Amino acid sequence: MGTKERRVREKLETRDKILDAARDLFLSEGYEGVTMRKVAEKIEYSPTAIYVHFEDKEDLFHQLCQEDFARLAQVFQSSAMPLDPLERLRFIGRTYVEFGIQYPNHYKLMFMTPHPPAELDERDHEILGNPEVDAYAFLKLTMQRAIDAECFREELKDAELLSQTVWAAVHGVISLNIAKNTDPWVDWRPVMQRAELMLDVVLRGLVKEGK
Amino acid sequence: MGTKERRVREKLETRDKILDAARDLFLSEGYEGVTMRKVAEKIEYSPTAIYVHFEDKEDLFHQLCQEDFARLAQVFQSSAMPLDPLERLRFIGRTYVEFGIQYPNHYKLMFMTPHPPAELDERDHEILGNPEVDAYAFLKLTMQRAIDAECFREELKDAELLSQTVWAAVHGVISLNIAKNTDPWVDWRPVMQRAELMLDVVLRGLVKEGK
DNA sequence: TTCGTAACGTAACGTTGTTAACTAAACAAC
DNA sequence: GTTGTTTAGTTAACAACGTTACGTTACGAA
Repeated sequence: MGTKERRVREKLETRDKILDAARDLFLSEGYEGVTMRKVAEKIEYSPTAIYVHFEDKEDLFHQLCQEDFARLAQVFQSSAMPLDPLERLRFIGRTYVEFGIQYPNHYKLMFMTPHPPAELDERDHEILGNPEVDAYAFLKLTMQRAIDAECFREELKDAELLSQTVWAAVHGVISLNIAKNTDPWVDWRPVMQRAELMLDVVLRGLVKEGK
Repeated sequence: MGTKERRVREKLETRDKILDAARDLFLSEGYEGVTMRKVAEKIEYSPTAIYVHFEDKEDLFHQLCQEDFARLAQVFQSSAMPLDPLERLRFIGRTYVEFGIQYPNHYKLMFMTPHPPAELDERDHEILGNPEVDAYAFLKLTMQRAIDAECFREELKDAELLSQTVWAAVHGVISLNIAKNTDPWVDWRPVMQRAELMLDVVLRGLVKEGK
């Protein structure tokens, strides 16, 4: 009968309520600022009810990250994506920076908060390396195409290394902006100007001379 | 009499013992992993004794940061600092990355954790903009020299903007390493390899063609 | 000798993540 | 319809945390 399925569905609904409440709190309070009791209070459950659905606080955090990663990867499935590999890299970088600026709290949660190495479960293996849902895989694929099209200098053949470097470049702009944009020590230039220069400089530094 | 000075000296010695014990623990355990009780136990004092010397845990950590960042600025006053502006920029970047790898917890607190806008007091104004103690000012000065020596393309004249971009580039390598280096999602290349490529690419992207 | 100061200890408070033990309701089997 | 089983959720509690109130003890000044 459908009773079993209804039970499963009801449990998932509760799980989602927890996730939604937790996201709100994590985004506004940060990882350390969130307590299991606050999450529970927000959905009017007892604190321990959360442990029926999640192993512990870290697990809850990890599940949230998964969802937000997927949302980022979706942005790359845009029809505006250029065909030329170099312009495609620039577009990826720009889109990524815009994502980080538009959702600074999501970004902080995903890429600026160290957390213990998460175990990869079977669900993860469906995502991992799939460019349609894994943003890093998409970058790497585009990078490989650029390498194959001989856009770059001869010694630059490692798509993994190049991807990590381009990622680090744009990540540097975003994360420095999030952590330090109100710091009076530095006379900051507008963040998009910094981002555009970064992409320009890095891509120039990668390509063959005269190309 | 010298008794007063002896008392002050003895207090400073205790303070240093706390700082030394705390540094060891912070580096091996990370900020959250360190407890006041562990620090106290290491120097065979009661946990509350620490509060005679420091306001709270964050104050203790912050004092440590001060010391180690002063050390960073000192490294830039090294005799090993190259004369050539471009090589000097590379050296600054490399030194900065090495620092971030050696003191990940300090780095995390200072550059990866959004702070409420810090008030500038009088002591800060002695540091601000002084290249001998302000690492960013030193970078900017070096950048201006490189601009004056016409190392870069003609349209790149804003030392502030260029400094922020170079800083963001190395910061990206360090902070991504700190936040995500144990993440099994990415097949990371060695961090120093990523740093060297980053510096290479960024400097190439800045300089005049054929130079 | 008395008094004040200041470094340090003891005990405790409120909060945290988490667990053990229980409750209550729904379902399956007879 | 009475069982037994499963399970989402609760209550109470634990150990560990940062921190504070308050007591103690040593010592220089008067």
